[in-house]
Amino acid sequence: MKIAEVSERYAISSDTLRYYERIGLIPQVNRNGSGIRDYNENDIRRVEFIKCMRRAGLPIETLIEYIALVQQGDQTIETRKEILIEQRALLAARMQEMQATLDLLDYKISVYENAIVKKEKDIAQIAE
Amino acid sequence: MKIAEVSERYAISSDTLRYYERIGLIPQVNRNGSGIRDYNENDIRRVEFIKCMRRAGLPIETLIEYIALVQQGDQTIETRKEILIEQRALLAARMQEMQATLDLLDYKISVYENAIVKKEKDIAQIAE
DNA sequence: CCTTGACTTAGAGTTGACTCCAGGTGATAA
DNA sequence: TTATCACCTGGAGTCAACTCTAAGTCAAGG
Repeated sequence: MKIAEVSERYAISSDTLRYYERIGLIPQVNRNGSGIRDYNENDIRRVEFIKCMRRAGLPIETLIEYIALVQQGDQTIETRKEILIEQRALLAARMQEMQATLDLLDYKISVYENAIVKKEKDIAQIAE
Repeated sequence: MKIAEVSERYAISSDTLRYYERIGLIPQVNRNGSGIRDYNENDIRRVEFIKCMRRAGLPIETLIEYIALVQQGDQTIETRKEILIEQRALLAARMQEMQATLDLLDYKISVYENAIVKKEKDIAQIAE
């Protein structure tokens, strides 16, 4: 699969895909005869993983570290697991904060709703 | 309340508080005789609100727009409500993505857990 | 044969959100 | 009275994460 197709399919720009490869987030993708990237299934899985993690806000630095451990093989499993556990905790914490914000937004929206209704009533009274 | 106390209480640096004021996220805080900021209750409420929104990732641009409408008074209520509704939707969407990531992390962690247990068993077998 | 268009590279530029710096003021403590 | 300290300002610097640019290669279509 060429870069344009991957880019389209996962809504990640070609520039970003090349950037991810350069910094070691995605393995060195194989090239065809004329030097053009040809993403295989493994590469695609990596792209999906990175996309998922980035969307949730995991920092690139951390992902680079994690991916480097993956390349090093089985003796890094314990460390990798710890990284994931830590990131999971950070993510859960961020989600809790966001939930609090969501609740506040809901409250504010309801206040505005009432304010608007009240205003309309006032207008109706004036009309009377 | 002076800037240092606000900074400490809400874990926002004084630099950031002054920055927020400069860009219009926080109202022009009153000064004492020698030009030093003295945050009143209203200012504090604004700080809390901004902190909550920023932690959830609402962009500063949007917040500036919203705050500007608040200053303009009641005739902007409808627009403000629409902004909040839109941001609420974006926030909920981001949280859903994060939930998906959280689920994937949980899955990966469990896979690592099993891998480690398996490895230990192998070691135990070698020991036998 | 020539052009078009998708790809390549190294490296520079942009964006959002701070964060820091130099130089200055005013109140307080030794 | 001199030093320390918290504050002030305008403007420059930083950081993460892209995003863009210039200059070049190659395959396919007219």
